[in-house]
Amino acid sequence: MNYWLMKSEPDVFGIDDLKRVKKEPWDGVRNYQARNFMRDEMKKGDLVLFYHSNSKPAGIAGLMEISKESHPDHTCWDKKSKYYDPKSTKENPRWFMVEVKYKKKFKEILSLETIKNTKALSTMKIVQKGNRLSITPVTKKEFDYVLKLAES
DNA sequence: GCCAACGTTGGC
DNA sequence: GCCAACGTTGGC
Repeated sequence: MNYWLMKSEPDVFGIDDLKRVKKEPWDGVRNYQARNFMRDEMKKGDLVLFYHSNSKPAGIAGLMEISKESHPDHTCWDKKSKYYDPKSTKENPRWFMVEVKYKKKFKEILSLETIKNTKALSTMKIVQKGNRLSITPVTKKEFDYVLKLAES
């Protein structure tokens, strides 16, 4: 089992939205590294930290689970979508997505500031300089510590 | 809204 | 394959 962190802007789609709809396809990822994680490494049942970016405060807002493994992201074939990509064909899809399922909303956001100030979490990709990747792997150690902090 | 730090594109 | 120009991300 693997652990992950996925970013989203709560103004667009946040933990409360996920709680309401229960399940959501994680479409619109247009970065090759992030795509590869979804396509090649994410397995059903993997647990995912839901990170709110561009918000106050920015930080980890809750927990979700991979409910469906990777399949082509259909929004790249939709000319009206802002994620439309003419170079992606049905025969050779370029972009993939997974589906996530709501698990839990933390009582309080575990803020980026707290994460930065927590030594045990200093290895997280999210606090490393220059990492803007919207999907990053998380170690079990980091994951357990995040849950512990969020529950306390 | 600013801007640093990236990633992507495309001409050569 | 290089790299300038451009676009995006995301904290502040």
